[in-house]
Amino acid sequence: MVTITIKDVAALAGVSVATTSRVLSGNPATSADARSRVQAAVAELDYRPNAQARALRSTRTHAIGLLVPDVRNPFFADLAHTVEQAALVHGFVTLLGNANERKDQQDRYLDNLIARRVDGIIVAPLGDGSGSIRSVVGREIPAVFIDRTIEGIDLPSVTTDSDTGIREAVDHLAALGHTRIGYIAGPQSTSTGRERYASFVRAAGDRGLSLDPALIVFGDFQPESGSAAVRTLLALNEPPTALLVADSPMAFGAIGAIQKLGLRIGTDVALVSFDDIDWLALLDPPVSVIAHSVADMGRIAVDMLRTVIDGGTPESVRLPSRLIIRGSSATPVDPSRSR
Amino acid sequence: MVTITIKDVAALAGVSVATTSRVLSGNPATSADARSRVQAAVAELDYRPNAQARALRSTRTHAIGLLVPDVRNPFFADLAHTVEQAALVHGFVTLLGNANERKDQQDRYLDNLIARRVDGIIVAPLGDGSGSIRSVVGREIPAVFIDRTIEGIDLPSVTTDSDTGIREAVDHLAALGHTRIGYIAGPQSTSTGRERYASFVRAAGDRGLSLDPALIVFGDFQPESGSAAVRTLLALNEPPTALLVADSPMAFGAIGAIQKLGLRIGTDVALVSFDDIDWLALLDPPVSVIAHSVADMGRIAVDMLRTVIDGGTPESVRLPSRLIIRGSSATPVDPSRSR
DNA sequence: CATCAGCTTGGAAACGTTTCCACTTGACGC
DNA sequence: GCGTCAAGTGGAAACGTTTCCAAGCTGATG
Repeated sequence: MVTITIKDVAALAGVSVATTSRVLSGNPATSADARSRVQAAVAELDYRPNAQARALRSTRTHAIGLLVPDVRNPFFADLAHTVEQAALVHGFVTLLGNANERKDQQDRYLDNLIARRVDGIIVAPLGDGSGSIRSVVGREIPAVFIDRTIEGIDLPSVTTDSDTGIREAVDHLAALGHTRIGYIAGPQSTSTGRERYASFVRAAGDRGLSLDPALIVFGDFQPESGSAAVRTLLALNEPPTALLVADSPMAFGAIGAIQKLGLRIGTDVALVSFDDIDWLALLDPPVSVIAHSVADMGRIAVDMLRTVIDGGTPESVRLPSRLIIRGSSATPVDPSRSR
Repeated sequence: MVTITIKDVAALAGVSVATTSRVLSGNPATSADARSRVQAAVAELDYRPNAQARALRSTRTHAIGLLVPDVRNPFFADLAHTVEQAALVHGFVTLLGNANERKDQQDRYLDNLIARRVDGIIVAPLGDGSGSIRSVVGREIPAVFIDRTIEGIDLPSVTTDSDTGIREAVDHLAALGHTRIGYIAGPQSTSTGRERYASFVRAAGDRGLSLDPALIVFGDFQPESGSAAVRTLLALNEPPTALLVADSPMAFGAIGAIQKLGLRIGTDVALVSFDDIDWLALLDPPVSVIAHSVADMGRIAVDMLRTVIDGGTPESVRLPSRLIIRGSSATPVDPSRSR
């Protein structure tokens, strides 16, 4: 592995290392002559500055870390994409880490991002405020929360207000005659899991719908838990006539399980899912969803992080969510089946 | 941003910087006493070694770069996940880059990975052998191709043999009575786009099916091009009775377009897609796919890269593909409609 | 003609590690 | 009791940059 350093470039260009460095980093105190000779040498040697050495000296890496709980969840894949594109515009490269919905892996990546001295971190966290997230705060490393937060950790955040969307969904289902709505909740170890759960309970209570605890099943945001929840819920003596699912991977599992039971969403059981994932609209019938804007979320997170990096303290942002009605929740409850 | 260095740790532990370094990097030439005192100091100060400085000196970063063309394509999201998990097992952290199917962004990320001096690079490349990929090879940076390759760039690779799966699909469709199969091809600037196209032409020719050039439309592996292709193909005077699609995002677009035309896959037009993406099985009817193993591909790529890093020269691997028949291609051609 | 400002330049220190080398210490075999 | 050896240690060089500082040069100014 051949190594070309700034010294080689300087020698070939016939100038000092200092001048070469100035040319490379765009320092204006350079002559046109020096600039052109250095650039020629760089091209000839295919020289690439060593980012480690550069960062070591200048304490700036031009990199940000993005830590998501699960890249395979299309919501987070989208988020990764928008964050990355937004960061690129501002000259930051994104190091994407995948916590795999596991606290130990999250800590491992956080440690790594700290060790790499990234300029800032955007994290959709899981777990409580223990572990490496505490080190991030302790070192005053610029960081923002995205999508999720951690109670007791005071960082700026951009999140979704689940209340509006979930209330719309509950009202909509109630208007169709549903009185027993099953709720497939996310893990209560995540802020989104807790919030959406609270929103649902509040909305259902306000509407006077059944709050039978058997109607609420807790999953882990992964497909298999969605399937299991459906099997549990539809086996009840008084099964729900509608389902609300807290994220799209669980909705995926839920829909698969419903099909396997020989039932049809929309007609046999209404279904609404959180997250407007594109393929949900392709199903037959298309699935009603509670949508929130991934694009805004990514862009805002990057802007907020840049503010923190520059020494500011941005306000946290809460984005709205709203119901999109499709075929999976368009049919009024069949009175012969209700009760 | 408080900075704690190894000197602080050494001072607190009452040993030299050299000894501290040895303890931290697990060098056996240390006394139990030194080890425990250093560890106590590390814990007390919440010290994290500076990865830049460490890498600068030791020329090992324990990081690998993974460059995919599009994280939002579930196939690559899965791939990212498996590569990352496999790398983690061997102590490597993965820096994930997203080329966004654009050569300039691919080059930008490659430059960045080179500059960061990652220990190795796994890349699903696009474009020809120009640009930064040449620098990677020129510097003899350990690298392997995954999924795709570039002609003229001699790197070990793990790819899918599209021939078997596509031949099975064509045979299967022909057996159902289809004589005019439409093919929605990937971009010819990618090796997978070219290969799958060639496999299709060969298989269709061998089976004596129509090779009408109008039946082949070239897309760009993105959903919109799949929709556009469907609109073109189904507007032909003699439209195809079956469609074969070269990747799942285009299949997504294609299916949406078919629905919008008021047609049903399976009955009105048969459809088979490359890539076994989970939600394709949830559609009604479920979509037949040509599957290949993402898990194997990721694991093998990491193993191959490790071999290269250790100075070896692994053999390239070609994984098989195979047809999975589902409802979207289960109905024989209606003789009243054919011709 | 001396002085000065402004531009450009090079030497050298610094960033935080790892690792080479030399040194001390105590145990061991003879 | 002496030489030999292994284990543990610390000082200092090195990794490849950036940046501070001092200094050289040019042309203009008084």
